[in-house]
Amino acid sequence: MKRLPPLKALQAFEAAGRHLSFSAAAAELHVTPGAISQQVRQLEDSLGMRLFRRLNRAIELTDAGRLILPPVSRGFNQFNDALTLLQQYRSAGPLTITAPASLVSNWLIPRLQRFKADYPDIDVRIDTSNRLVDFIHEDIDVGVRFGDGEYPDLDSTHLFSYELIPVCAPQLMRQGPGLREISDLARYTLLHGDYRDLDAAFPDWTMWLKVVGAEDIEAERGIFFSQADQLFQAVVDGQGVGLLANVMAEPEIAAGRLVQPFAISLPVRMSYHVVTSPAKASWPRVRAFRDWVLAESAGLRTRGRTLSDESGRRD
Amino acid sequence: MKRLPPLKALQAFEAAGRHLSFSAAAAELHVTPGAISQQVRQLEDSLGMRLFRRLNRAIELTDAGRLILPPVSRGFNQFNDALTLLQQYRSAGPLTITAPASLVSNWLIPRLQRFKADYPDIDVRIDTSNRLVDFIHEDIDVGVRFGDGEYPDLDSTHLFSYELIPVCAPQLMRQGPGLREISDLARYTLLHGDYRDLDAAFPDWTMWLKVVGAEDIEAERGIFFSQADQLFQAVVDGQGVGLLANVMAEPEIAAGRLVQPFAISLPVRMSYHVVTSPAKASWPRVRAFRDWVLAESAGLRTRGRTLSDESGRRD
DNA sequence: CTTTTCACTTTAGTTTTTCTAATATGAAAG
DNA sequence: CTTTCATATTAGAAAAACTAAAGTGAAAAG
Repeated sequence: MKRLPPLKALQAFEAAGRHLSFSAAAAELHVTPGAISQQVRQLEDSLGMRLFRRLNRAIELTDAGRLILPPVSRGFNQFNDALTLLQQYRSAGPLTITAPASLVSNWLIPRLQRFKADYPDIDVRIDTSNRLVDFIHEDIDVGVRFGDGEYPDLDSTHLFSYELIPVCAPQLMRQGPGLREISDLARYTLLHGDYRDLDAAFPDWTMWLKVVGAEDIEAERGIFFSQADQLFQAVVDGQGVGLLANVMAEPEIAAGRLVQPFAISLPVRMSYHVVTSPAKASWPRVRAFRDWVLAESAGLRTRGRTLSDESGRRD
Repeated sequence: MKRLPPLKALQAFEAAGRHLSFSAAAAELHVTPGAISQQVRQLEDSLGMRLFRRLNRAIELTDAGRLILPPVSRGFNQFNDALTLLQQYRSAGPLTITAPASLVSNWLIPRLQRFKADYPDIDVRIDTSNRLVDFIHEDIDVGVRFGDGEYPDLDSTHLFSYELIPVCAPQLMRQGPGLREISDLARYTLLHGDYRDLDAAFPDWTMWLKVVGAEDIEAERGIFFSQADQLFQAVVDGQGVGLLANVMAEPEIAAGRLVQPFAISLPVRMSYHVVTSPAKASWPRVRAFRDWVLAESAGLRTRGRTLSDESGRRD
C-alpha cells in the first residue's frame, strides 16, 4: 500500500470537485471556505500538481483533477457503503437495554408490550444490572440508570424524578387504630428501607416526619429492610406504613392495592435517566426507545405535594 | 454524503484488519503501535461498536469488523488507483527543466543528447530563466539554480561549485608578449565580467591578483562586460585574458579553444544546485534527471588549485 | 461608470487531533 | 520461573485543522 496524501485534504478535494465550489464543499463538510481552500492547496502541494484552476469567482478542474476525481469519489462512496452495512448489521440483532431490576419488573415490563406494539420490528433484550456497563464493549444499546445524572462520556436524559411517598395497604387504614392525622402515625408500625449505601443523604422517615413538623413522633421504630422488594412486600401485606418510591407505589395506588394516607412526598436528589453512548444516541432504534420511554414516563406524576412544594409555599 | 468517521482512524483500522496485527499496521503506516491502538479505539467509539476482539497477543475481527473491512479496503484501493492514474498522467507530458540560459547553452544542451539516449521515453522541455519559478504552479518539474543553496520549501542538491579561472585564446599565448609568469599579465588586456548584481563579494581580477600575491599589477585595466556571453566571446576572440566560470571554460579548454595560463582559480561562495519541489523529488523522471545531471557534473573537475587549496597549504 | 456582491485567498492564532515515549498487562514460549 | 511478545494506557509534545478577519479581483447591479 503506497503512501497516501492527507485524507482530509482528499475529502475536501472530493467535495469541492463534486460541487465545483469551495463554499458548497465547506457547507457540506461543516467547515469554513478557508479551510477547504487550505486543504485543497495542501493536497496540490503534496501531489505537486494543480487540481483546480481558480477563475474569478468560480473554479474548474484541471486535467489532473478531472482524472482523479472519479476514483477518489468512488473511494468515499465505499466508505459510505461500509457505514450503511454497519447500520443494517446493527438493526439486525435485538435492542439491548439495561436497567435496575426493580424498575424493570415494576415499571418497564408492564409497558413493554406497548413498545412492541409500536415497534414490532425491534426485538428487545433486557439486562438487569446496576453496574454502569460499558456501553460499547458490553454491547448494550441503551440503559436506564438511577443516579445524579452525571455520567461522563455518556449521553443522558432525565427520565423521571424519584420521590418517596408514604403508603400502606388499604385494609390497614380500615382495621388499624385510624390514620387521618399525621400524629396517628405514632400508633402504626413504620417500615424502613435501607438506602444508606446509595447516598448518605437519602431521605427516610426521620426526614419525612421532620418535614411535616411531626418531630415528636419517634422515627426509628418499626422494621428495617435491606432489599427494596422486601419492603414493598411488607407494605402490600399490610405490615405497616412505608416510604416507597413513586415508581413502585404509583401502579399499586392506581390499582387500589395501596393507599397514600398523606399527600406529602420526599423528593430525592438522584433520579432516573435514560443513558446511552454518544455514538449510539442517533441510532434510529435507540432514539425510538428513548423517545418512547420518555413519553411513557410523562404519565408518572406526583400525587401530592413534594418537599420542594412545601418549602416553596413556606417562603 | 453522510458524515464519515475520522479518516485516519479508518485507515488504521484498514491496515490493522488487513494484517490482523496492530504492530504490522503501525509499521506500514510509519507510526507506533500505540497510535494504531488509539485510532482503532477512536473508530470503535465513533461507530459505537467493537471492530476487533483483543486476544492475548493477537487480535481478530468481530462480525462488524469483518463486515466493513472489505468496503473500507476497496475505498483505500480507489485512492491508490487515483494516485497511479496521476503518475501515468505525469509521465505523459515533457519533463520541464528550468536553468540559467548560460548554463543551458554551454553545459546542458551539449550533453542533453546523452540524457535522451539513456531515457528515450522522457521528452524534455527547457525553460531558461533566472526566476525562482513556482515549481508547482508554473508546471516546472526540476531546475538548476545558481545561488547559495538556501531555497526555502524546495529540495536542493549541490551540483557543482563555481570557480573563476583565468583563460585566454591559445593564439594570445603565442602571439602576445608572452605569458609565463604572473607578472606578464601586466602587459595583457584584462577582460572583466560584471557580477556585482549577483553578490557584492563576487570575486574578480582584483581578488585573483591579490590571492596570487601580484597586487602590484593594476587590476582595473581592460574591458568590462555586463553580459557573461559578451565576456566569453571576447576571451574566445583573443581580446585579452578573462576570468571565466569553470562551467563555461572547461569545455573550451578541453577542446583546445582556450588555454588556462595559470592553474589558480577562485572559488565562489555560490554554486549550482539541482532544485525541485519536495512533492516532485520522488517522481521517477525527476529522479532520473537529477541523478543523471549529478553524474554528468562529476566529470567537471577543477584543473588547477583553487583559492581554498592555496589557503589550505599555507596554513 | 461606480458600487456592490460574490467566491476564493491569505494570515495569524487557537483548537483539535495525532503521535510518541514510557510504562503496564497478561499470556505464551523458552 | 523468566523472558518475550503484542496490545493497552497515559501524559505530554508535536502536528494538523480550523476559524475569524481582512484581502483580492472580477462580474453584476445600479
